[in-house]
Amino acid sequence: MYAADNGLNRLTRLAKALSDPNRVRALAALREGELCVCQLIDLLELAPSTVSKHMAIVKMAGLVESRKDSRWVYYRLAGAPHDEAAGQLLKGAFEVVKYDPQIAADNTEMQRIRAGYADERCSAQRDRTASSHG
Amino acid sequence: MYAADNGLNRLTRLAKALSDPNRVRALAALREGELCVCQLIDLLELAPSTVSKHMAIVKMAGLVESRKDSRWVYYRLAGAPHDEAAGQLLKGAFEVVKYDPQIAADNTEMQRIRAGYADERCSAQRDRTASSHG
DNA sequence: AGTATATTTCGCTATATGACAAAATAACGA
DNA sequence: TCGTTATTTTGTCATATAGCGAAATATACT
Repeated sequence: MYAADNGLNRLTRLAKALSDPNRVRALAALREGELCVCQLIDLLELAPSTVSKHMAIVKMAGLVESRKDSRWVYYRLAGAPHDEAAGQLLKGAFEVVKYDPQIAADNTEMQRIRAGYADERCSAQRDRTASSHG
Repeated sequence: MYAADNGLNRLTRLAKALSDPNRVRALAALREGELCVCQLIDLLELAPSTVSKHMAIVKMAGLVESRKDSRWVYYRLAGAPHDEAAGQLLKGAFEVVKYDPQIAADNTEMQRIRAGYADERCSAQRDRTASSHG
């Protein structure tokens, strides 16, 4: 696993992962369940390459895991068994942003994105019959 | 107070504060009680200006408070009443570094620094009779 | 095979960060 | 008042980071 070394290095990696608002927005969105990169692109409105790098950073920090389903890569929050301390840290982070208006807006927006609103990018939303997507 | 605004901004400031190992070392040392800047300089072995800036960053994040006693500026961890969420975050951070060898070494070293070992810089350690210093 | 879609890697630019030394402040002591 | 000590501010440098677009990869569909 990525998260094995020295406590200080690990904390540094975790804190850096949490020190960018767009990464925190992505993590917050993942609380409702896994998302593919294209959905996160829709939410954050950043270039695909940028989102990809952000997700690589939170993954290296051990905060998320990913799986690949055909064309899509799905990210989800890392499971509890992984690391108690990191879980506590993340919980504290979510607590801090609990009432943040951007996070609230993202929540609403994510519902639309998950529902698969028509005429948007990330055609995965509507092209797949009724699969696990979303 | 510094810590009043938007949750995402606040979290970003907190996470950045925790994303440098030297700042975390300083915060960990402060768990045992307040320290003046010169003591932190002895511990971290960084230039005074560097330590000063580090402490300004953790103060802006709301993690520490300071008081000035004549020539010296003492920093301490911010009191509990300030912010439940930030406290939880910091607690998680300390949990992550619980078994870090550098933090353990710092603990030992801090005992010596607090005791006021002879022939070191930060003369405050020994010049003052038996004052609150340390 | 060839096209389209999803994601990542690479190359680049602008800005942020951490380090130091030197200068500026603040406060004490002779 | 002058010199000393503690701290902060300022200027500078090297490196890290976040962003994008273009190119590379991976997979599906025709």
